[in-house]
Amino acid sequence: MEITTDIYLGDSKEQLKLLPSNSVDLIVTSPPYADQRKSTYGGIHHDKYVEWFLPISEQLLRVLKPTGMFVLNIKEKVVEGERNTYVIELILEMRRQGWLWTEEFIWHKKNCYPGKWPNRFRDAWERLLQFNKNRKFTMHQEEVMVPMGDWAQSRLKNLSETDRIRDNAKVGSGFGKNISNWLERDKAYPTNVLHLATECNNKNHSAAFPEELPEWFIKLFTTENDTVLDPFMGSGTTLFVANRMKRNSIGIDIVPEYCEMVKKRLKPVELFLLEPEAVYEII
Amino acid sequence: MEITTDIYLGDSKEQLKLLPSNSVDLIVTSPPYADQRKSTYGGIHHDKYVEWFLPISEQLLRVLKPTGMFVLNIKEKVVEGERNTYVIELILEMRRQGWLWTEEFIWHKKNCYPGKWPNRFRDAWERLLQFNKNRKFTMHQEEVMVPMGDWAQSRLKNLSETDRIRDNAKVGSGFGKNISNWLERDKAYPTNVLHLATECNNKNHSAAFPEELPEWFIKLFTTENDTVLDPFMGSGTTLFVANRMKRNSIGIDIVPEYCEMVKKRLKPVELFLLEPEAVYEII
DNA sequence: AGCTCTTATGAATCATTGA
DNA sequence: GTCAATGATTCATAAGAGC
Repeated sequence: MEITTDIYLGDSKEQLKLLPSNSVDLIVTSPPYADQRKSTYGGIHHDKYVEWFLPISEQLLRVLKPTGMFVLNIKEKVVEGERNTYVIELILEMRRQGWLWTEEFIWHKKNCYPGKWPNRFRDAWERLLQFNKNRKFTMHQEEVMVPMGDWAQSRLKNLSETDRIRDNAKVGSGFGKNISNWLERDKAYPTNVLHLATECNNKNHSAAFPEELPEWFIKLFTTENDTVLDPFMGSGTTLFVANRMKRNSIGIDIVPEYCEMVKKRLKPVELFLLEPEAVYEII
Repeated sequence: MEITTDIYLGDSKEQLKLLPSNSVDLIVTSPPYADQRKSTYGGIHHDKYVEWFLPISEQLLRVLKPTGMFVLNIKEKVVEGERNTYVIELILEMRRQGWLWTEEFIWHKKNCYPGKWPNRFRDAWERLLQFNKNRKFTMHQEEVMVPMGDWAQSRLKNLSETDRIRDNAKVGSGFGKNISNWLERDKAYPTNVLHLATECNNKNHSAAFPEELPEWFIKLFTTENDTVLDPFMGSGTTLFVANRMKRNSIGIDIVPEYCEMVKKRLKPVELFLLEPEAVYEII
């Protein structure tokens, strides 16, 4: 089956109206933060942020499949010495709109922005808000399992008598079966804290969105031939990752230069299929 | 100067009224979470949580000095497949009460509770909400600096010729000076993500509040002879740490057994002064 | 003392059973 | 029905035991 990549130039609020209802499996995006990236996006004042975002999230709710999900990467900025409340207000408003606030993942940034202030430490985390349309959705947890650490190796080597007995009693089957159960236990399920580096090498786009981030959620929440949407495409990280992972993708951006650049970079698609997969780290 | 430790038995909302206004430098507490600890605290329903907490935070605002701060350890539970919104509603309500929401630290729990569910990962973080009365407050950042880890060492070992030349050019001095500059760089300022284990060894109290948590904030926000308050004392971790660090402290708890236990354990105070300090980890 | 190995145990979440 | 109680699931730590 052919994998498609569609790029729309324009305002997300308007361009989203062109998409059919219930057609997208996963939305992953990092919208322009309040008062940030003024040169490219015009900058949304923090007092107007919720008001600005709600018409867009309304469209996102419409285009998303009932089993789909929406991952929103966002972090409130400091205004007059306080963390501003527009993000938590947005959560409350989106719930009124019909979204379910299923989970809040933490992106713990390995190499956060440097700096020093008299009454504030460096900000090393961002929110990854997971919203759903429906309580029922599918997670491919085994796709994002992480190495277990030292524990498993020593455990494996010294499989105790107690462990064998417990396992035997549970599955009620032969000994060999149990051993293989334990042997497969070299990986553990991750937690809701992601520990990833920020991307430093992307000079063309001001937002640092590492490939691992969309990759993790695409693995977790979609299968091949599903459709991934990023309504604030930027440099197109989400689209490239989706393409490499054989997911259809849709990107929207208001900046013509970004749309052109992504289109150009998408041409030699075949190359991406040969790239090694990213490695996740547990800490 | 004598260090005092006062323990009040009773409901925080009422007991706090006995304290004078503007008398506390730091409040650090971990209130009972919604629907938890029913056997000891009765359990507060998630729908009533904000309503229950606001009269207490009103008193806390009164007793806190203008330059003081309030660190609230809390995490919302899952209700019907969604993260419940009582915590973020509480933030909004406390701001209406007059609090400034200065920062949200993340406590990244090393050993989070195990378990597996079809559409949720293990919860490995909690909020540490910092509230202030005033924009002006003092942070003793150098008190909580952390060892730099491998980064500094490897940098040191592989100091390239370019680095040496550049360094020489910059400071305009001899080679030895530059090396010593690097050697002094063994500590770094922390970020707003704390990576601590949960306490497992406290048999008498169900809440896992590691000593490192209050210690970190006491170091950061107070000096000797300041006053620290924990309106939900529990097993008294905050008080013991404060005492060891020569801060006055006040604890309130509604459970008589906890008050008795803490009083008993506070008797041999001198012993605490000899204990080694906790070591923080940067990751 | 050091090292390895063993065991208990959580501020969790979900589905199911019982009142 | 609605609400409360129980069992199953699972992993990073620390304390304890053994050498």
